[in-house]
Amino acid sequence: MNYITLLKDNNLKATPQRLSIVEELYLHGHMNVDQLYKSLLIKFPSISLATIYKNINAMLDICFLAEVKLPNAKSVYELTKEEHSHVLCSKCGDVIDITLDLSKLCEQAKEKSNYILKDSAIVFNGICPKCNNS
Amino acid sequence: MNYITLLKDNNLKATPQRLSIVEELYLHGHMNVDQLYKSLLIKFPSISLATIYKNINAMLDICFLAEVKLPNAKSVYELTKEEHSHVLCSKCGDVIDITLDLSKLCEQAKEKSNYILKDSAIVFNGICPKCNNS
DNA sequence: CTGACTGCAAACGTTTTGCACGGTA
DNA sequence: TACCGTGCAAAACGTTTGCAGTCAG
Repeated sequence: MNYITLLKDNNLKATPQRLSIVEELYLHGHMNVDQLYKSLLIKFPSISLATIYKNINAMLDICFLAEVKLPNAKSVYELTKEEHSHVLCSKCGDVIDITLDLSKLCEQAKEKSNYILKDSAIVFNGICPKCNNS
Repeated sequence: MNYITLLKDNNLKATPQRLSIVEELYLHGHMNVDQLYKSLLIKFPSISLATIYKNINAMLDICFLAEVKLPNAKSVYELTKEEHSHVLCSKCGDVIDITLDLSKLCEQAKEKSNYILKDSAIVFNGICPKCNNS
């Protein structure tokens, strides 16, 4: 796995617990603290919540992970990738990534705000196809 | 003030403390819990944080207020108004409203996600003109 | 072998709750 | 007058910290 080198370059050791967090996020895309904790408990019955928090924070610090703040829901974490937006299902809580063309939007925002814009956080709220069919 | 009727219609009494919260938000636009607490302490030296929380939650419940979750900052609250987006200054923490044309963006999001979209939360991050000049 | 990581327990900051009193309608 | 709201104190909750033992490099 390439991730190991990336971690080591940032003085983070590739412990089984840490790698499992990365793996879970790789498999599930977005997870909150509790979901991560419960998943890791299966492999590591004596893992502590503190370990989860320390690892998340360490990997946030080196921008290996990113936090996604959601309306009416706990923050979820994801592996850092190219810039993208999120869509949250307000029924089942599922979160997906979408890539949007933001050029026009940023232009508008720059004009109307007079701020020097760095980045944006965009979350859409709705109902996913699964929930809509049941 | 028109707000009083709006509150009463939702079985919320127009107490001085509650009205002060509304007034502060009206004047300042966006405030977090601590800022509200410190502001109200001037008028009500014995006000409790619990009162602030209870009032915010009561007014959130009736959608009289809205919460804005910000990256790397505490949530702020605002009086509910037409849909709009936010721009946060990562230096001074100031938050402003901007109205954007989201039609194109929503179309894209609908296509790419297959979700039934309800609304969106958009926060830009940058440096405000004031901070940029100093 | 050394420094970083884990897991536990305690500490911490934030938010919520229960209750008696006071104020709005 | 009836009920909602306030303020206080305590409780609950999520997150962080300190420490001793353990493990990765």
